[in-house]
Amino acid sequence: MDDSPHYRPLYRQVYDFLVRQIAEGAWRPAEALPSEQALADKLGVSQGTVRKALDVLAVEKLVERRQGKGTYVAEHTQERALFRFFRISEPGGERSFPTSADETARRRPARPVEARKLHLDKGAQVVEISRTRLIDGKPAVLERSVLPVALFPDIDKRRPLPNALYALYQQEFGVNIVSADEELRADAATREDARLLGLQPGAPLLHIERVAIALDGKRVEWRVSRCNTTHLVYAVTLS
Amino acid sequence: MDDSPHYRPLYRQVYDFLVRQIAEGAWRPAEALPSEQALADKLGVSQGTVRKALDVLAVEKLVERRQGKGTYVAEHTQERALFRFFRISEPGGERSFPTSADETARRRPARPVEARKLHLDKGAQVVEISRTRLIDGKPAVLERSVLPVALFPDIDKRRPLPNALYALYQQEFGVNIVSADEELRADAATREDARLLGLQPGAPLLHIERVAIALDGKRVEWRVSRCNTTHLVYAVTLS
DNA sequence: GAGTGGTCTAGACCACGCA
DNA sequence: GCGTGGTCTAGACCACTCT
Repeated sequence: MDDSPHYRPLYRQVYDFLVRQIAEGAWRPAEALPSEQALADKLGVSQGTVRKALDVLAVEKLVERRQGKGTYVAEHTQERALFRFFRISEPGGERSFPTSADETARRRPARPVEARKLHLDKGAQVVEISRTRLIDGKPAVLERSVLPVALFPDIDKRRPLPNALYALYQQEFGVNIVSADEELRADAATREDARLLGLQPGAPLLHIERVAIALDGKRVEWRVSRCNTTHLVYAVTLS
Repeated sequence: MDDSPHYRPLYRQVYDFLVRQIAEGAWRPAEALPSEQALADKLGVSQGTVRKALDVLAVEKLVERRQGKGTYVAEHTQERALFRFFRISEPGGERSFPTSADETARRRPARPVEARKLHLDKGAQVVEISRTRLIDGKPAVLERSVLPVALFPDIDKRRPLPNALYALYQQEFGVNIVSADEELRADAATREDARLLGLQPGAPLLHIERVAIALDGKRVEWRVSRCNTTHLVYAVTLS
């Protein structure tokens, strides 16, 4: 019946404590945590136990360890966050830096599909951010992100939006994206797609749907991207 | 000039030793390694050091650890290998078991693009395996795998081929696939695609190119899949 | 109960970054 | 030279599996 563990190892408890602290913003992104020894003394455990907890956090990319310097809260910088979750690149692995155009942001009630994807109550308010992403200056991806207003108050009043939205989520709203479930398929360009991307209607497009997951496990963004893959690819390493 | 580390930690040397042993087949897939203590005694290091090496191997999915039982050489079984690298599923995460049809295998010289992708000499012999993958009994994916004959002698004489090719590579040829670089794009169905998949020519198809990497870092398979994503998706988690 | 991996400790020393 | 994380050891005890 009950297959939950009968106990939680000490290093897991330390891990939980540290996750809570980071989530609450006890240390800001890019800031250093106390040293392993300091944390160990404070928590009344050995350094090795703190170390094990930090190792797990590092694997999950919540912190970054730098030998000789310290342990830092991981930061969603432009470069890093962008290339961690933005998988569009040139064939062969050349990575092009995307820019944005035609940004719009508006607030409205969630549609049923959005409420389902984000586990929201029917009719909850969301913000929809639409933008065209350019690669080498040419329109390549149509991107539509849907966020619960509750988590991102007044994000629709911010203009312009930064290139890397996840850095904004983290720094301004305390929402830390740690993973993203994506589903891809090929679809035909609609007239609207074709107009915005400079294609023929019916041309093949890569359709990507993403649910982004935050530190606390909550689903915080639903994003649909429609990508012209004539000169680009979606690159990913399975392991 | 030389940024290689000035030393290699002991646990890394143990790791290297164990990788070599596994690659050479000192223990067969699904077989248990000696216990941590036994390895430590044999290698003249502490149990903790062996442990750390085994932890790395476990993260890389080269071994599997089972508390109370032992450490086992990871096995590319049907279920596991299939769902580790076969990312096609029904929307929402339902995983359907694929079957195969219309297998053909033939031997020929590598084409330039194949020689480049697999780092082969021009004109090296390869085996091309083509098959149609069915999901729920319906043709869904056209798959073409290209392998260097040198690594897979007489694989073209084996019929029928198993559902999970990577299990065959591992068990019969000692080639252990540990990761795969994939590039995806949308493409239009050719007449041939359309005929085999029951689509209209020009319909959008998901085109997937994969380079599979073995334990020793060598590129051992180039695979092109063309997938009808009308009722299926390519699902992946970024983290 | 015996044997395995999993956790935890305490202490030593090493490699690195910086002042 | 000091403080940080990284490695290594030896030993204890815990949780799990099988006999």
